[in-house]
Amino acid sequence: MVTRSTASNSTAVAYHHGDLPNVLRASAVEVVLRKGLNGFSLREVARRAGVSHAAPGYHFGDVRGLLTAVAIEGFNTLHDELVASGNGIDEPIERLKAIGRGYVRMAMEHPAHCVVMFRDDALSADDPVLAKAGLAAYTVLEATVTAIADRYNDSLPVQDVARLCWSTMQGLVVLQSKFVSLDSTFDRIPRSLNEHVDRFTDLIVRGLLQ
Amino acid sequence: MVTRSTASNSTAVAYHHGDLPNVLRASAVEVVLRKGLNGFSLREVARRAGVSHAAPGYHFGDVRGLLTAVAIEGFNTLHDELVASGNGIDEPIERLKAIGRGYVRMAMEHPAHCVVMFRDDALSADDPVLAKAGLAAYTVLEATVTAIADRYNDSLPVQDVARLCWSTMQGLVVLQSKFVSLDSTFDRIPRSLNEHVDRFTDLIVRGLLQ
DNA sequence: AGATCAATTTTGACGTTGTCAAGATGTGGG
DNA sequence: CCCACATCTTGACAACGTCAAAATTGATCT
Repeated sequence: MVTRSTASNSTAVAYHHGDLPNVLRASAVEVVLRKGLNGFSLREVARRAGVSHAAPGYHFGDVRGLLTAVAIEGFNTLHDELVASGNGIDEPIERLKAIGRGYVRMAMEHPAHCVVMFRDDALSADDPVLAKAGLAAYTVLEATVTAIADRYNDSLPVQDVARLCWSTMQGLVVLQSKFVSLDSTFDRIPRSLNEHVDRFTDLIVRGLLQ
Repeated sequence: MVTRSTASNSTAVAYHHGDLPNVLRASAVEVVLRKGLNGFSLREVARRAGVSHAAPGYHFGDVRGLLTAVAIEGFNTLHDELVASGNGIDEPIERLKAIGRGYVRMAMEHPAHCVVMFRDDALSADDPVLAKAGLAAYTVLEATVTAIADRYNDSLPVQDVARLCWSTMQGLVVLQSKFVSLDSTFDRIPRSLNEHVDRFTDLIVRGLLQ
């Protein structure tokens, strides 16, 4: 069901270019990574992909279209990362923690995607594929919380908890830079994303069992 | 010669007009509100303020400078809002909840500011005034958590909890739109920001007392 | 008062961007 | 072989950010 199209076509060089869309998406990620979402430009993407300045427009319509494609890719890999992180861990609370770490791992390994994914006003927010991809990722989290409720606490408000976790992780990713600068102004050793995630999940989990 | 003769204002509004910086900042907020941070442009700000296209550059250097000024203003009003929300509430957990509600109230009343405040890559992130303003707001939160620790639980990791709260609220503000669309795809009544905040703080507070 | 001077604001220019229309180019099917 | 179509390029346009050089203003000094 997953349409992860890895461009493993061994056809080497530019006939009509094989799969420019994928190349362009990769270039886009590259550009976001190097210049931030501010310095991002379609023409730079085209340049880096070695095609003309209007090529991206043909495949993705406009800049929102391209970024939306990147965001979708991001949600898909997030989904996969979350599933992989939780796999094989039966005890649901431990699984929740693992999922949290998976979230940050995703944020660290694909920072460009993450920046794009939650930049609502840079995306075509009404894209149904995008919505579906986001929902799929969220569902992994909700399922885990449901498992916690089933095993430990029937009265657990599953949706609230799932949303709390998501919000927390999302806020963490956004605020991490502020936390770092905060630590450094007080001459403290800045905490890593992973440390934060572990502490946060511990704190949240504390309340779930009563 | 001056094409801008729309003047005809008898109102002594003028050429050297006193506090252009403030007017420009207000215009900037206005523009972010109407067009989003994507449609934002210095020239539009200048137009709306009725001055030439280069006027903002003189006062704020570049676009980052102007947005940074907006962010600082945002953090200041956030600070005030948080202080005002917590004032007069002695019981520290109740105060924490009130502060949470203050945060979202800020987000609802000044959405443009909030968008800007956390758009790190659109700001001059190293601006010391910005850092100080952010710190001041954060300190209000930390102080409240400290009060909780003092009264109920010495072993509470104050910084972690404060950061958890901040991250959660921040994530909530960012994700609220996703939550709404999630609810509506499942034909549920969407929850308001305030509802979310109350539920989240309840869940967090649960864990703090042990 | 009149002249001077720094702070402010405007004007004009340059290079870059997103997007569109029209043209070119390659691919595959009859 | 040739045609139709998908793909890509070219060229154009308006809008943008930023800089330097003017122009304008308000204040200060004599």
